Amino acid sequence: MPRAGLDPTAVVAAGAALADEVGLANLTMGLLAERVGVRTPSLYKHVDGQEDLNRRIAALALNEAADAVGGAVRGHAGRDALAAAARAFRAFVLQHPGRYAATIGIEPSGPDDPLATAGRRLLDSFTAVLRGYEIAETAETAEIAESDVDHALRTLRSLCHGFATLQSASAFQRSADIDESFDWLISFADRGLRAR
Amino acid sequence: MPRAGLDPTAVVAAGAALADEVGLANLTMGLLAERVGVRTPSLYKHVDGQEDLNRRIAALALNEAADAVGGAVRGHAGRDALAAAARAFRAFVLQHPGRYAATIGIEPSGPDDPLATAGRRLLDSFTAVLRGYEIAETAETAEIAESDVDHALRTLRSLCHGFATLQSASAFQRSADIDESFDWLISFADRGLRAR
DNA sequence: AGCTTGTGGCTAACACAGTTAGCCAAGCCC
DNA sequence: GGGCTTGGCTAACTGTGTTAGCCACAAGCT
Repeated sequence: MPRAGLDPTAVVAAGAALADEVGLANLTMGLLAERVGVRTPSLYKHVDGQEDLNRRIAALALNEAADAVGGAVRGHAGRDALAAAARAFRAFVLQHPGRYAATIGIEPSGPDDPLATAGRRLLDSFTAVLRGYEIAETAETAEIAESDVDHALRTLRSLCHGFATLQSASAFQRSADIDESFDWLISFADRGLRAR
Repeated sequence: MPRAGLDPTAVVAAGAALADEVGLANLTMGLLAERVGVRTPSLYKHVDGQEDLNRRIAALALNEAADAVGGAVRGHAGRDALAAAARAFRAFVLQHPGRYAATIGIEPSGPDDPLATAGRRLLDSFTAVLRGYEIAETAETAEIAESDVDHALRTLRSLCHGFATLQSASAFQRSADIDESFDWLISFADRGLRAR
């Protein structure tokens, strides 16, 4: 038996890719083993089990999403930044529905959990958007708006997460064009953040 | 063996209650059987299997949510209606996380699927909210705003679904008070729907 | 080179959830 | 009361996750 040259990173990457292809619910240890060219029990040499695999896929997804959103926002401000962030986020979820689904419903075990770190990175990317709306703290307005930032972040996140999740689950039955709806959503959010 | 007097409705109701208690992921046929006082295979006399059970729980949840939201909106308009609908929806999801989770990621098989009917009822409850914002069609403005209603509905739904789902998954790590965040969200949505 | 050792594969086996088959009694209808 | 439908049961099978324990490969030391 020649060695397959696996390591945790490779297994998690393959798992994430497979989840995107077949859906997270259909990601089975056996299927993943077959994909990486190994028998099922061998996976346990690299990963602690399905739950651990799931958490690692989720951390990968959050980091990738943070990269995508952060990169899209860079160099933009105000409504442009908002639109870029929202579009990048939605694109990521639609392109990687499986790994994004892995992020739903799991809690970081503590502040040092890679999951928590990745989540903070993604939130930071969205915080950058809020700077253009004079909600996020700048040097002089720090103490005034502090909790407003949290509220706005949660709202923005709910909006993006909800839309992307629902679309990825094909939950929009009506006839109207989905891209148009998303443009409408961006304008809606822009109005909501601006008029205060 | 005395008969347990079960029927599909009772099984589904027990399943929904159990899902709320232990989480949808931990709702097992064996656990449900134990709960209703019967051996596992007997459940199959009332329900077609786990997928069927899931769909029925989802239909129940959507109908209950539609009742809750519809009832809350009645007699209100504008921002009041929006706040009432959003609060009723969130309260429902938080009180019934398991059955609401059953609604995620499943598609109605056709327009006559009880699931589709229930989904339409819930959307109708939200459509009533939009009437107060002059987006939803009234007699005279029918053709103008038609697709705007769809966009607004999807946006509103994404917002509510996202927030409730994230909170129910304890995904909000930051310190700020969650009820305050939800109030902020309602004001945000009100601004977004009003300023056009 | 040969020996040692850790690691990453493997097979075998088990636990447990979902499901099906097939039996049998409870209760309804005449 | 006798038959039929129905809803329970046991037994058995499948598929998935997981653990135990073995063994070969490859790297490193002497």
